[in-house]
Amino acid sequence: MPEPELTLELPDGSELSLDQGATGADAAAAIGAGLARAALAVKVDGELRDLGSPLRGGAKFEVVTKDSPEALDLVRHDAAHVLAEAVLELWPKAKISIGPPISDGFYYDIEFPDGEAPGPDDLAPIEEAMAAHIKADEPFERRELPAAEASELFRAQDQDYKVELIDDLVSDEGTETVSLYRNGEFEDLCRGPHGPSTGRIGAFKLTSLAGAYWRGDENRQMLTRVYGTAFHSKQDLKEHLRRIEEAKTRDHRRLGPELDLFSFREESPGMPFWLPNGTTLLRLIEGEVRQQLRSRGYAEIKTPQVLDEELWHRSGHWDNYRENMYFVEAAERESGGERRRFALKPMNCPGACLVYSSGRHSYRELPLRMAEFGLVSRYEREGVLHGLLRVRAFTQDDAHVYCTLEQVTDEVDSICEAIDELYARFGFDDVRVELSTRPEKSIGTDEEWERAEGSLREALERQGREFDLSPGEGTFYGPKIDFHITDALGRSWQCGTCQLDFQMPERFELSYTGADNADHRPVMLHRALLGSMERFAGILIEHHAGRFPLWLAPVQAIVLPVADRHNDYARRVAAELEAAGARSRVDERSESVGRKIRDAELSRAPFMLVVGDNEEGEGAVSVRSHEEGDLGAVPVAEFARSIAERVA
RNA sequence: GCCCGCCUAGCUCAACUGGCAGAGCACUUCACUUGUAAUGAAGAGGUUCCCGGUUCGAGUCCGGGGGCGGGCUCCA
Repeated sequence: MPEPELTLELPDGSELSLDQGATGADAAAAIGAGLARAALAVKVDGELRDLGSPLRGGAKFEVVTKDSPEALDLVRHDAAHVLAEAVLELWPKAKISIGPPISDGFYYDIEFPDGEAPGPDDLAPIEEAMAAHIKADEPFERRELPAAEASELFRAQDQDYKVELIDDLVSDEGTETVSLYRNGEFEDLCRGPHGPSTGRIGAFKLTSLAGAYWRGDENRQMLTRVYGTAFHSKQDLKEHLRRIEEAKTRDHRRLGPELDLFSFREESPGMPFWLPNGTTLLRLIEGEVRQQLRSRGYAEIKTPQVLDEELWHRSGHWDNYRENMYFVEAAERESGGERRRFALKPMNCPGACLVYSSGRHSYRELPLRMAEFGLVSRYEREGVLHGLLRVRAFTQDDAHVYCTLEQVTDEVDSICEAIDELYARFGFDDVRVELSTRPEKSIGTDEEWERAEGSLREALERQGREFDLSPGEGTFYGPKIDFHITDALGRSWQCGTCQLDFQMPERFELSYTGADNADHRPVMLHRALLGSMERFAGILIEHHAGRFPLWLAPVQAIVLPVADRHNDYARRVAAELEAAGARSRVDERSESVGRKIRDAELSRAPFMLVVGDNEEGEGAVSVRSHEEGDLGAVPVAEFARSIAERVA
């Protein structure tokens, strides 16, 4: 009688028969010795498992090697365990909490004894201890324990966070047994899976330290988070570190001052000062948005910066947004004897509603579209500010559309189209769309929210767009559609937004006269195409690494006189370029040509125009391109024309 | 707000354990008049982020404040 067998289905569709009780490692060995050596884990019916886990018949089976997409997370999770192992060796009294793999590395949150928290210099000794455990090639060994027993085990070691984790698993999920993984002397509570041994961690590095609240709750203990990253090979790690360096050289906070675009000052944290070059960039971006406004029937308005506090009570911002608002008071008492209190607008919508309600409206005017480049001020907690990407004052390319519920779908269509066109103009082609629904803190009835969410969803579905759903991420006054772009480094940024609002028209008692000569309530769409103009500028700076395409470059051409006697001619060239619509300036310093070229290159101007005796004699410029180097002499008029053509 | 680190000339950074605050770049002046990535010389430039303390003496040590940077669930 043959032994009973179990049969697995392999990725190529073939079948593999094994003895009962075979493990993942056995299966890998049966396929091939090389594969067995390369195996890190296995996938059974799509679920990642240890090599040592027993198999069941009929399952889809796959061996995970370092070429598998899941392998990196596995190795990083292994590295997190080794990190905890090393830390406990160096700080036996440390308490460990959780240590997951993350998108480009791993971390472990640890409570160090009072006064013993590591500084940046302490990372090297931890790395050394980790390297020793990796060299020792300690196998990962799994065992399962009843939850109560595991809880007792960790309690005996004073590992309070592990005890809390187990107790929560029992009470929240009814867990009865938990798994533990051991490597060397160290044993951690862990769901797994893990690779076969620590020696399979190809290359790792600890990258930084940070504070992190236990379970992300700011009322709880602050732990020390040790960040690291791990790869299969030293080359991969090196490449990763190189990419981080590359991102640093593109950092807009560094390029901004370097290219004279903007600067930050202590006198106004989180609020940028825009220099002439940066202001030019903002105007160019604004020009693109205005084109969308013109072609899509938007009128432009401008509303005040400072509005009576009462308005914000009416709008609901007082109850829902107060902690993010700035309040101001006049120096003098007004005639009533009171100092009137005002708020700096954190959003443009209440002002826009006042514009709407300052006249009567007919159904024939709808949809009524009003845009505003509105400067909004929002108090952001210190510590979250980040260059242009997280600020306390910024300009929204905002607009509000007043229409009927039936018109919403068409309006959303038009907004999506505008976003596609605008983003494409800036070179962003893949747009990710996200629909966010009712958050906990919100105003309005269930029925209104249902209708609002329904009509946005309908618009997206009608366009046949793919979108992600973010439950509970809507604004307090309505659901929204967000638009995300991906930059040259593969990072995703939320820019555009389209929000449906039944509340504001209600609160401001907005109305229009219908065909039936009765008053009706319009619905309101809030939308921004780029979101924050300044933030978008920051994204563009990093996307292009400061080397803007010709049409966006604040200075498109720098004219470089060879000697002082050519300055007059250089100025005439610049004037001719300006007349043709090109932005240029002249470097009139008494410096060598080499020097002027170097400085012009560093400023990343797309073109440098060298003018000396030869050029002046022929009415020409010698063109040097930032991208292509020396291009030779051309007549000034011809160069001016070619710039105009390339920008159009 | 909280954890860790940082703050010295406009910028980038020096100044051993507490002992006269420095360099390069930028700036100003002068000379050079330059042909595709840094011409030379001289000069000027400081409350060492702010307030307080320790000390004969503080950029340095201690306390408080400000600003900047990395972070603050991608859940065993």
